[in-house]
Amino acid sequence: MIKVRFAPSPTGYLHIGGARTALFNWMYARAQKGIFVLRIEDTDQIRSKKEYEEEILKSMKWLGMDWDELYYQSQRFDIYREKAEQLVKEGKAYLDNGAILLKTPKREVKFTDLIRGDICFDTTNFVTRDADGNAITGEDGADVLKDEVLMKADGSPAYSFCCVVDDALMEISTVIRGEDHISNTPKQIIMYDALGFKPPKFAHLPLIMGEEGGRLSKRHGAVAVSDYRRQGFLPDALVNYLMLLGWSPGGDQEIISMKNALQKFSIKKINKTAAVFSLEKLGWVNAQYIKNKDINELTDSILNFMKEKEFETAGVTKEQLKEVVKLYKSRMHTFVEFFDRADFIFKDDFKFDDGVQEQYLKQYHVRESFDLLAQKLANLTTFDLKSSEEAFKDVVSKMNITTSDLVHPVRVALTGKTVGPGLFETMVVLGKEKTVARLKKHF
RNA sequence: GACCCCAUCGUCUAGCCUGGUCAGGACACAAGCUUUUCAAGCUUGCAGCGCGGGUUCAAAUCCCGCUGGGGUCACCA
Repeated sequence: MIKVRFAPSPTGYLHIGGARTALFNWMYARAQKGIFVLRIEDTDQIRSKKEYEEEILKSMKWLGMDWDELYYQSQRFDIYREKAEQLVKEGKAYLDNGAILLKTPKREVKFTDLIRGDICFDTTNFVTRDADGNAITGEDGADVLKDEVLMKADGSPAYSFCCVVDDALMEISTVIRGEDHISNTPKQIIMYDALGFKPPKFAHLPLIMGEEGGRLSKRHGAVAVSDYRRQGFLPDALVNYLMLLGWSPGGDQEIISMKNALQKFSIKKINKTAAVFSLEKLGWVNAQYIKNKDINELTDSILNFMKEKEFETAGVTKEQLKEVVKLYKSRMHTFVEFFDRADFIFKDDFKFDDGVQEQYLKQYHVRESFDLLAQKLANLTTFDLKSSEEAFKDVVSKMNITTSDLVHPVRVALTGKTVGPGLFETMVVLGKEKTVARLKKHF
């Protein structure tokens, strides 16, 4: 039976890298009909915050990951202490200034990584140090492993040790974690040996890096899953993009449903190479999901998003919003971008882009043609695509100007922008009253 | 610095295990079609096996070295 775990520390929000680690664990469990454990590593009483823990659970759920078991290390301190004391009794560990340290043997530690193959650490260069930290034996700087802290002087257990005890007791079959833990692995294997446990299988995922190199971090921009939620990314899209970082379903497929991905997922196919996180490509993936999403579901998602962000809806109904969304479905990468581009729908005091008023609304024919158009539109009994276009064409021929001459100024007057969906669609969605009112402001 | 990991277009990748297809796809970029603008869509283009040695009839693929990148070296997790 496959059993995996994701073990975040609630000392910060769930970030992109952690989310991908969680995702691969979760996918492996679900694909293999195994068990997915969520373990909160809150041993650092000072830095751990309830707020972070809640955010992590919330982000996990938002991304669509559920868990079969949930543990908190802060509730298991007795277990770690008992195990540590057992090692002292057996002479495998010793007390030092109130802490318990493990005697690390000088030997070679080998393990087989499911992604990378055999990895070997040689601890024979082990260095013993005196109280001042000076090397007594071995060459300074050459120590691979030193005696590891099991229990700290303050009585709390150390990370590596909890991790080993828990993974063993919880019978985790496969530890899937970031590559940054490779060098933790030999000392943990030594702990398994000391405790008399059989080590699990290990799979070390490649790291996710920022555009300028180095591990992805805040300086590269948004890293918290919740940031992406707030920017209006769809969870399915984020998950799809994340799984593409270091894994490929093979062939030419990139947009893939979870159901399909689960069928194709295997640890063997995970890459060894670190991948650079590309916001641009994530945006494209998100746009694909938005474009392909059912209009009603998409409208609901956006409505939900508005509620969460406490956006001013300006009395726009769901049906009206749906019509707006239709126009922008293929024109947005994120929901935030949608509200940016369609702001003129939600408020009358929308901003004009720089210089567009001077460029388009000062043209010689604008006063007269706007006046004429406003009158014609106001007189329409049915205000739809066809009737508004007819009225528009009428004005164009009466004024002896081109369609283009009038389209652009009108769009600017209505939306404040030179770009956007078709003009007549825009007018219809905006409604007769507002369309006419906005034209009137300019003559 | 020591130890460990990694190396295909600018980026994500397929191909590597089981040597022999013009090294395939996607993002981005450029051009064109479409068009009232912008997107979307379609077509086309640009661009890559880090370097040097081997092994072999044949190397992106196997081996070694170099270089480069990354990670770890806490009584943080």
